[in-house]
Order: sequence, then structure tokens, then C-alpha cells
Amino acid sequence: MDTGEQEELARDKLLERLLPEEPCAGEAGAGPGEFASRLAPGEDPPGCGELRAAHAGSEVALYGWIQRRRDHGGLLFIDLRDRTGLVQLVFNSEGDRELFAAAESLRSEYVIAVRGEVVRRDPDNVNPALKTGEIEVRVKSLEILNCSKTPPFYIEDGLQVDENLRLRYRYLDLRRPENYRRLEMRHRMVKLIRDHLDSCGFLEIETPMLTRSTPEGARDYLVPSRTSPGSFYALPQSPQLFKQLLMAAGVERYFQIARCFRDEDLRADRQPEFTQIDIEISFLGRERLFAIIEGMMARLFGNLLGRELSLPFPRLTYREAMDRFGSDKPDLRFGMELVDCSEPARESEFKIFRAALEKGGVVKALRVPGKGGASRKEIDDLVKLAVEFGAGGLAWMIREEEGWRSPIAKFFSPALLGRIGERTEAAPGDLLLFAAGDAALCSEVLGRLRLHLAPEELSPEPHFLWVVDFPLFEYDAAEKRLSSAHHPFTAPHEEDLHLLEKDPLAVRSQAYDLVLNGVELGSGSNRIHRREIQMQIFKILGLSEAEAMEKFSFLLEAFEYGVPPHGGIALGLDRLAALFTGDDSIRQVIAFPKTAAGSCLLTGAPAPVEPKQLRELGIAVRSASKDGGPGR
RNA sequence: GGAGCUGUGGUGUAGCGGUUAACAUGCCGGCCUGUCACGCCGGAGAUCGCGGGUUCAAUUCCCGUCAGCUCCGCCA
Repeated sequence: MDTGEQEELARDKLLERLLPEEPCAGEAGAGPGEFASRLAPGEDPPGCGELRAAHAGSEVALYGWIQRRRDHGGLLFIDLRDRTGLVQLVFNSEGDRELFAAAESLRSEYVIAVRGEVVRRDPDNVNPALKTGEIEVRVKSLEILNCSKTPPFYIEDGLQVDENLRLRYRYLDLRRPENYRRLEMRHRMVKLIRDHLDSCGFLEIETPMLTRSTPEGARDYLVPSRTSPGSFYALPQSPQLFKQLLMAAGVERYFQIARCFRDEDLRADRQPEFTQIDIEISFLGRERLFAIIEGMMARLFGNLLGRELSLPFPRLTYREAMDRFGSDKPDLRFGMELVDCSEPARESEFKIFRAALEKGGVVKALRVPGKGGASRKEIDDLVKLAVEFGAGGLAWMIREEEGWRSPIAKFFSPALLGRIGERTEAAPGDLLLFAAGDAALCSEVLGRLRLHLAPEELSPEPHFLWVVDFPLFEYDAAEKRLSSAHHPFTAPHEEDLHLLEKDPLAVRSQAYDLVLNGVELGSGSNRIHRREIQMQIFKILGLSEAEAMEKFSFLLEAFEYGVPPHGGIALGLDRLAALFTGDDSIRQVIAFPKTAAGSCLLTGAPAPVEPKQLRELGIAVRSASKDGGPGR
């Protein structure tokens, strides 16, 4: 036993003397105590942070945690914290001596209940930094509801503590007011979303968490079945198939605040389990859905951030987005659009450009305003970056008051340079970056450079955007086959149906993404609702008829019983919430997040299980993995 | 799977091939009747993430490993 624990015990003894009745009663509802009964029906009393000068003269009961103690010997101040804020309690040694002794025993994070009188402070003693700074509470009775060890970190906003530690003591971390506000923001968002969708005629319906593993997509989290040894459930990557079946069931408008699971490596904006606002609608298609989502965003931004959105949101096709911004989720808060310079480049003497064009490629430019003063090293770093992004190289030109500075300018006639200047709208002091080669690669590389070189000051206005007409398939180089760009249930674009067989990569889909400030908030599509087209898609994806029937017979069968045309979208609630709270990581807006390795530092999950449990499941573990549990 | 960054009293940091491992804060004790990040005085508290190597000597240099974070791959 260390000295800390001994001190702890000594303090407990002291409290027992001072407070004979359950000094550290842990369980709420431990008898109908004086204070517990006060919480009974009727209205809630004002919280600590809600007391104002108007309450002066009234008697209040307060419950909360000790934020801070300022002991002046004969006079003792306590900042009492609950979720509403802080209020100062005063204990005076000239009053009740037993009460004062009890107050002296209080320490950080003790949970107490007090009764006392709200009094105005002398004008000299007002604390303008505190919302409750005009008053204080003269305590008449005190009950210690629970003691606390000294917390490993101080409970206050803006603290810089190792995330490791905060996650291990997440319940303490969450006591910090800014974290309460995060939880509250998320709650408000979900409430508004429910209200909005309800008013649009949607039904919230829960779908199974234990479902079957399906091919395509992310790695599944598997759950072994006890009753069918050797068989597994999968946790849903999304409720995709169930919501389509709900359309088959005639629900017409479904939504769910749905937990989803994907066993992939994590990022600041990716957790193994996350929440989607999952929506599906029959008959009315994309336009109606867009309007519903736009209305939802307007409600959220209006109510929670006081921002009015201009509706409807602009749209770009996937092709346009890639051509102009080099991204399928362009950040429209700034310009710097990519410009095709193939035509003047073709007439230049620059061999690299001409070779790229002769192979059917393009030459594209990114204009970086005011970056003409960049040092040689800065430019070299950009070239390095471009190569990292997959480019063969990066050419550059700087527009000067008179003429151009560039290692490649000599390959261009003054007339050609003039045309490039016109196309790119280059002004003196601007830097032009050129990529040459495959069109998609050039766009992507310049698109990433565009983000890298984005202005520091960005428009505070939210810039929403629908990106539509995504390709239906993409080529999976690892698997050497086609895979769905969105998912296998996405309907092909009607106009491109004839291309399915001969040029599937050219087929556009009816899929779309909602993008905000360069962040993909969600994606959706009109779905296939005809069995033969679904089978055709499966076939192109390399799924035989037998496999398709084995994995998806339930869906294909449903298609034989009159499924309405339908479509829907799933929006990432965590990302949206992080955006609203101004956080970089979605961990901040998840009550109990996991680390980048997928472990929970609070509970120690994932952890080994008892051999008996494995036997019941018919599972043998081949090699004990590491140690199990987080390092502490 | 790959790369980078981080790891020193409870917490946040400093430090250096040989230190009594420094500072702040917190904690404990004492004093204090108007503080509000109270103040003053005193005290306790660290095998420098873990393992190995180099060296007369490693918290410091090297290798490995673990944990956390960030990024690439991956994420229909």
C-alpha cells in the first residue's frame, strides 16, 4: 500500500467522524436522503452555472463536483462544478463549526450536495470571468456524496495531456466542460436530424447488428455463432441491404442513426465503429432526396451554428470535379482551378510535354497566386511532393513583370507563353506548376498540390457541393478485376447501359457524394431494383450466378416481388459532428473512442477470452497474439 | 503492410556521454477572513516506456520492441 492510499484511508476515517451517515455513499438512491428527495418530480432546481443575481435571497440545493478549493484559514471558498458551470460556495469558520470542519476535508472531484443561500457579492468581489460571478452561495448544510482520488489530470478546458491518459480515464476527460459541450452538440444534431426526417415522413427503423458477411467492400468484423459452430455473423458495414429490403417492404421512407463497423486501418477521421445517418426513399429519386438533405443541413447549420445556407447546393459531375479540381471531393472555399494547357504545349519544343501529348496524355497547369517568390528549395520540395504523388515530374514557370522565369521557358515562343499566360490568367508574381502525362494522374497530382498550397485564410462560409455521375466501376489492380466504385447495388446511368458489356469502366453510375469544404460527408445512389441488371453487375464484378445466389439470394428474390425504384444516402455523423465542434479528429465527438490500433484504453478491449468460451464456439486460436490488453 | 513524430516525479515540460536529473503545476503538512489559477512557508514524490548493444560510464548514442499520434496503402 502506498502512502497515497494511507492518506486516503485516513481521510475516510476523518469523514466517518464528521459525517456518521454513509460518508461516501457511492450508490445513488442509497436511501431517501435529504438531498435525494429533492431531486424528485417537478422542476429541476437551477444548476451551479445557472445561478444569477436574480436568484439572490433564495435558498438552493446544489449538487456537483469540487472544482477547486481556496482555503483562507477561517474562510473557505469552493468552486462547485456541475454540467451547467461553476459557482462559488463560501464557508465561514464563524458559523457552524462542524460544517466548516467538513468543508475543510473537501478535495478535488469530491461529489457533494449543499444547501445554502444565494447572496450577491460586494461589488469589489464580483468576478466578471464567471457567469455566476455576481453571486455566491453561503452554505448551510453539506453532504459528501462521494470522495475522489486526486485525478491524474486536472479537469479543465484546454488542457494538454497525453491522449493515452485521457482515453484511459475517459470518464474524467469527459467531465471537462468542452467535452460536455461536444456530447451536447452531437445530441442536438441527432435530435434535429430526427425531427427533420420525421417531418419529411420518414420512419426510424433498426436493422440487425448480427448479419451475414457479404463479399466486396471493407473487411468485416466477425462474430462466431455458438449454435452453428464454424459459422459467423458479421457486424454491418452499413445497413445497405436491409434498407433496400425495407423499400421492398413498402416502407417508402426509412432512416436510421446507424452504427457501422469496418475492420480497416484507422485515421483521424476513421474509427472501427462509426455512425451513419442512413436514409432510403422509394419512387421519388435523387432530386427529392437532395432537397431533403439540403433542408436537413440548413436546419443543422441554422439552429446550431447560426449560419444560413444558400440552397440548393451546387453540383459538379465527377468528370468536371476531377478536371477542374483534381479531386472527387473538391474544396470550393478557394479557387486555383486546374487549367488544360495541352494545346499550347503541343506547339512547344519541350520534349517531355510533347511526348506526353503524343501518347494521348495531357499537360495541365495549377496557378499558385503570389507564390512566384518561392525559393528554389520550396520549388524543389514541390517537385519532390509531386513525384511522391505519382507524377513523373513537375515543371514550373514564374510570371514576372516582364516575361517569365523558368527552366523550360526557352522551349516556348513568346506567343506560346502569352497563350499560357492567358489561359491560366497568370499575373506577375504567380507560380505555375505543370504536370504532363495521363489525364487522370495529372489531375490527381495537381489536385493534391492544390490542397497542399491552399491559402491559409479560407472562407468561413460552408461550401457544400454535390458530386454526381461517379463511374460505376473502378479497376482493382491488386485483385486484377473490376470493383464497384460505390457498391454493387448502385444503378448504372440509364444512358450508359449499352456500355456495360463492352466498356464497363466508361459506365457512369447514379451515385453521388455530398461534399463540404473538401470533406466527403456522405455518399448515396439510386439503386438497382431490377433483378436482371443486378445479376449483370454481379457478373461484371466476377461473381458467378451461383455465388450471387448464395450470397444475395435474399435480395435477388425480393427483386422478384415488385420492388419500387429506390435510392438513398448515408452521411457520416461523426465527421459532421467534428465539423460542428471544430475538431480535427472524430475521436473528440465520440464518447468512448478507440485508438489507431483499434483498442479501447478504458476497457482494454480487445482482450483474450476464457478457453471455455472458445470451446463453446468451436474455435481454436492458432497463436496467442501479443499480450492482449493495452500497455499500462 | 510501410513511413514519420512522441515517450523523463501524478500532470506538462527542461536537460545532458559522468548532474544531488531541473522547472512549473498538482499532492501532503503548517499559517492565513474576500479569494476566484488566492498567497506565504515547509515536505514527499522519477529505477528517464521496455529489452539489448556500444562505452570505464547511457536518461543521453545505436538496434529492437511496446504504446500513442499523423500520413501512405487499405476503407463497396
